[in-house]
Amino acid sequence: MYATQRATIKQVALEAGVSTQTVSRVLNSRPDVSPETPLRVQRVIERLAYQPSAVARSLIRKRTHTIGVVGAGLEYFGPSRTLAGIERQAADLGFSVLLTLLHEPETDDLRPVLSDMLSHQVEGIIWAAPEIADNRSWIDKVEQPAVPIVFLTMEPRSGSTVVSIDNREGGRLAAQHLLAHGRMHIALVTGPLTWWEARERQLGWEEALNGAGLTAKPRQIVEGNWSPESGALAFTRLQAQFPEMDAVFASNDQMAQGILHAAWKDNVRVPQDLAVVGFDDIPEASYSIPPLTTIRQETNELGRAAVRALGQLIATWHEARKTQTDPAIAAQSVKLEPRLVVRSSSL
Amino acid sequence: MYATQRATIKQVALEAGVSTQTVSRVLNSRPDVSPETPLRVQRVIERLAYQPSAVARSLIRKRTHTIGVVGAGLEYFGPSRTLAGIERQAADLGFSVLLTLLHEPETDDLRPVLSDMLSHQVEGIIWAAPEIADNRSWIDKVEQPAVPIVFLTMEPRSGSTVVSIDNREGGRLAAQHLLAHGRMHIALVTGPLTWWEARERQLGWEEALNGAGLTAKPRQIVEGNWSPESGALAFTRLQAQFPEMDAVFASNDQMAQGILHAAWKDNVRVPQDLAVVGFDDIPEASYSIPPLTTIRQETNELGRAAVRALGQLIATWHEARKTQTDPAIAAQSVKLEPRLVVRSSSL
DNA sequence: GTGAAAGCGCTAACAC
DNA sequence: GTGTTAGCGCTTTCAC
Repeated sequence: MYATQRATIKQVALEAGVSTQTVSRVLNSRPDVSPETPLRVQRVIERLAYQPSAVARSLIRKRTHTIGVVGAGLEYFGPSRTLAGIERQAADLGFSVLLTLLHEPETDDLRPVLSDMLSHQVEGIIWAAPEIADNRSWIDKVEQPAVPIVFLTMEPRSGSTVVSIDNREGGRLAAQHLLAHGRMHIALVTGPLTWWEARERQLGWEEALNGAGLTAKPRQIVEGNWSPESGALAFTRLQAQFPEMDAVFASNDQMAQGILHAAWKDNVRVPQDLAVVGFDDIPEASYSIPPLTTIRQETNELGRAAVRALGQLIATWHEARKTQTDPAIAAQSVKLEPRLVVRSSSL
Repeated sequence: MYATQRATIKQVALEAGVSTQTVSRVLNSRPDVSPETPLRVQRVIERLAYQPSAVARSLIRKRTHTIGVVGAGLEYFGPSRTLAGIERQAADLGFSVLLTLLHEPETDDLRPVLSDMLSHQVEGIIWAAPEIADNRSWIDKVEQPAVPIVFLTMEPRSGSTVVSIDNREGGRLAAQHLLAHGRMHIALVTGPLTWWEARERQLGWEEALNGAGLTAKPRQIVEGNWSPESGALAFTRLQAQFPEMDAVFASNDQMAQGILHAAWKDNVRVPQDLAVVGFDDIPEASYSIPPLTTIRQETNELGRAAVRALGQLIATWHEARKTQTDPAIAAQSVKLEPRLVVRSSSL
């Protein structure tokens, strides 16, 4: 049922009546082969269904053309899109992707993840798991990372390349929009505050309130966990502890959906009684009831940008190795701007 | 900034004053080393931050402990969850995952994808891209796959291992539920009919109708593309061409959401005027307005089951290689059962 | 234009 | 217990 043995370059050489050398030249389409040789060799290659081994090749060339990707939260729309963007840009740049997912980002031990990638000789790493609690701090401690790492959606720090969207600006946009439409009592449903992104969005929201001469009181904030369910719960709690509420900014669209749902059940009219703004712009957002105003982030592009940055780092890195110079790589961080998308849930 | 050169086993041996052999023994915790040797070697290993190269190891052991995963549609909830399940089970079984995504499943050339994976010496492949048009047929044609392949969510065929959920049963469940609640004019919004899954769900729906003595007329069927938008459009078309409609089964939850939205805009009451059933049970389904009755599929488990099956195939495969016997591998297909989840959109 | 020899980093099979 | 030799599949000198 299955091919029992893979053909090697030796067998091809043997059957084609040339040296392995020549086969190698043909494989790499080197110029210095006589015109007929390639044809003969190619025929044998096809007959044997020969595939050069990337493993053997990497060993000698010291390049695997593979990047490691550490992801998490594939149950959410954003991270999934980001991964798709990563994979795509990687493919465009000729890199394969070795994927590892953190299933319990809060507690998973990160050391084995990293060393596993390194043992596979990845040329660089995209760290696309959310920054939770201080699960990153130890990475910062790791002396001399053996390969370039690009962090996604994390707090920029000197010395590391971070690609993220401007979450704080996103929070600001949401709150400013609500303020501009006359809402004075704007609640906030945050994501888990162990997440850096959630904290940033909160800060943006606060800044906007302060900018309008308002102060954010604790009772107008409820912490959710990104799920629609937590949004619904948050709504109920807010009604009790912040009854004057006339608007709410949810840190993601799924929680916003939970809020819309809970409001509907309570006969609270959106947007008349309550304006709602989300974050992400998931495909369902335009088809919620009513359509959801939200902060759109280009998660796909986020992934692509990260891989582009990593590609650069890897290139510099290899050049340095060639010229024996120290890879003085400038860590530059990229920040993408989110965008307000106005729909009827806030008007 | 970065470590300039990776340490090799040779350097470790040199600095520890032993042979590379002994280092190798320590690395693999072989029994035949004197008690003190490991300690000395370990110290050097740590000092040099030495990491054995999985590449060199694979070359000689002829095992990469890597599986290839071909995925697609990460913008949808199901495929993302499936991928998460795959990765997790793979990790549990000690396999790394080499990921490739099909971004245009309809047109992408599959050959390079496959040969790229093979050149990386993956030990098996999970084909988790939806069966579209006949993009699979050529795989069937590939003479002697070099490694075991497990297909996800595809039409079972003799000779290949397929893991899928029973889509037809899902369609049946949806329609039977609606019939049981007295709906007589049940419309269908399918997914793209180039997808096998979409066709199966349609067949189940038809079977249920026939079972109730009804016949499915073309005008009660509209083809969507999985997006909420297409669901909304389908609703409009159905109102025109199938005005007696009192229920609709949408082939996924996102389209169902689009239908709910369009109905709401048209003042069509759900469920009084129109019962709606979706497929998937995405997290938002319980928080749509009204909460959505749907067919739940365990996509995460689907991925895990696929990897378990692949793990078996790989094991058999290696045993056969050892004993020089022909790997007479029984291709067994697995089918998971979907489940009806009743919420208020259909009551 | 082509082949022979050497070696990438590691381990399997033998010696000692 | 430990070292030596050989070789995984390929590419890179460097002869010819």
